[in-house]
Amino acid sequence: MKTALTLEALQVIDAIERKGSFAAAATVLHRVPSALSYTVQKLEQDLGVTLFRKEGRRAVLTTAGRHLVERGRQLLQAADTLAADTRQIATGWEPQLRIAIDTAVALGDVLPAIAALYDQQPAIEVTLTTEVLGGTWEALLEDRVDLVVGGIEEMPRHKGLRCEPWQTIRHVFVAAPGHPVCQAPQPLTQDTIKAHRAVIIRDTSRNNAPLSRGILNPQQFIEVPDMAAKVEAQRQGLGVGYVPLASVTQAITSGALVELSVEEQRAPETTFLGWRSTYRGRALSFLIDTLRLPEAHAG
Amino acid sequence: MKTALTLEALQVIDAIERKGSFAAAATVLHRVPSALSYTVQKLEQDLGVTLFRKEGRRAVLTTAGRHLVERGRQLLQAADTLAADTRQIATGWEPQLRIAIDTAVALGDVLPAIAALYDQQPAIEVTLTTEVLGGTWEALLEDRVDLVVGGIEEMPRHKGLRCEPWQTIRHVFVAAPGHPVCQAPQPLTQDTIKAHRAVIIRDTSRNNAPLSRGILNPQQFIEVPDMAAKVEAQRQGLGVGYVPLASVTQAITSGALVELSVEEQRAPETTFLGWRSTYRGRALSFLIDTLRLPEAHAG
DNA sequence: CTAATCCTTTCAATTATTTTGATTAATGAA
DNA sequence: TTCATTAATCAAAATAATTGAAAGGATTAG
Repeated sequence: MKTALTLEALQVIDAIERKGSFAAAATVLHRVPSALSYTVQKLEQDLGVTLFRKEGRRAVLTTAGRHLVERGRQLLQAADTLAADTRQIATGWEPQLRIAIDTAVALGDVLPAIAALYDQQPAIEVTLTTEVLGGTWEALLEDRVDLVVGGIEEMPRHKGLRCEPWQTIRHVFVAAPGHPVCQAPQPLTQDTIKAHRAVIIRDTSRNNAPLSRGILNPQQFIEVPDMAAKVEAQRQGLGVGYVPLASVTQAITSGALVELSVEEQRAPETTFLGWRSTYRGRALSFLIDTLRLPEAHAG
Repeated sequence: MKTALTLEALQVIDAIERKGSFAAAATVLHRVPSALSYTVQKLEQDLGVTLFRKEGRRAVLTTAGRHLVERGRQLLQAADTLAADTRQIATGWEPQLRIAIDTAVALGDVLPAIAALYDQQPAIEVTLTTEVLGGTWEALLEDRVDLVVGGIEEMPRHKGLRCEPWQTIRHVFVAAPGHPVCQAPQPLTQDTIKAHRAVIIRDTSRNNAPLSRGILNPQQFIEVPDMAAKVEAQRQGLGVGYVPLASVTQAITSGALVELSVEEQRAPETTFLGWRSTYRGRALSFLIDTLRLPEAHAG
């Protein structure tokens, strides 16, 4: 499988197409027309395809030639990007960083760190995704992301992965003010809670066994895709459940939701940062360091 | 913007990575180790990046080098594909063909032609999409497809596009057997029809003014995405409307839908084939010829 | 510990490829 | 017709790639 193509030949036919003639292309490429003629003939021979036919005194692309030029430009573009990315990696800064944020994390706790990263390295491409429960770790295991922010529970043991505690999240039990559970005597017992429909977040992970999250089974429930949907569902009285305090402080002060005390207080939950230990670029290191420091580690 | 990369250098580092050493790679490449050493050093110099560092007596990729190899393989793959596609185009057969089929067309009328094409040219990649009303022509105009099958109404005049009549479709007015419209005296008048909710297909085209399709405005309607959904909606009694006879013959014989006669019979509709006249490859020509001939031009 | 083996690199000589510049032939414009 | 412009051709010159021998480390076997 030898590749007849060369990037240099693609550049040549690209220039010819853009400038409209061998002569003009030779000028911009700082070469002499016969050199281009040579390159094109060699390419045509290697490929076994006629790329230009003479029409009057100028050469014009054949259908195959046009296809080669158009796709070839994408190839050249990709080659340039690859070269640039490689150079950037050599400086220690990765060209892009993929981050999975657990839906329980307040985005406002993460964005300042990313802003600081942009200050350091404006060219870096950051991709954020939000995941639920096991979804963050799964994304890391499958190498779909480089960093997990706010992963719940200790990460699955796996060599090549590292994690460390990050924030502590306090969960509160809330319901809409008109919801029948508000009539029950507080602190609520487990039995009282189980008598009402729960709003739970559907685990985005598919392969790993879903983490059953504080919901005892016989309870009725409605599944929603993320934390914002859960809060909204509870506001509308569709169900009840625990949510991170930070995600509902406004709703509580405005009266849209009320916090209810419960008998068995749910323990504050530790969330984690996780990444691959095999290679840590400067952007990843910077982001981890930034996330470690300034947070008040909101309870 | 000169590209320091060459595909040949990418092949060299790929072979080194796969075989684990310069010496082994040299063997498979039918060259001498020092030649590879030379190529790699030139690449490192052009790129300004160290790709290999010596570890013991063998050379091992740096982080940047690993990135270059991994992405480089995709580039090599793309280059090979491009070369192969170019060669295939030179034979007159395009490497792939994109076809938009109007949702009113019975797929069974089109698939035999595609099967025949596969017989001729097994390597060709065929992509089918179904579109609604203006959607087929829009896809052709925007160069998202190479062939429109069953486009409704004359194609928008546009230079570089060609179309010709294909099938004639007879539409019948149907409703679920329990639907109130079945109690009305036949043939149905326009006023009777307008008194019931219509099921209409949402136009997939965005830019062009949507074709208003036989629905006089004050009528209630429900919009559905395609013909299959329309038939299903009418089966379930959600509404009434005209559908191509071919799409409901089974439903009528089984009694799931009943055909109702109407006062102003809807004229049989001509559907069209459309393509770009600028370049017609052999696969496209073959398919057009095949579609032209064998159909009974179902009414 | 020593010798043998494997590996990569270096270097000068050789070989292959690419570029050049002059020339030709063909085309279209004045 | 004449002039300017274009691409193709060709031999010579310039450049680049390949080779093989030799050197220098680093494991491995004995």
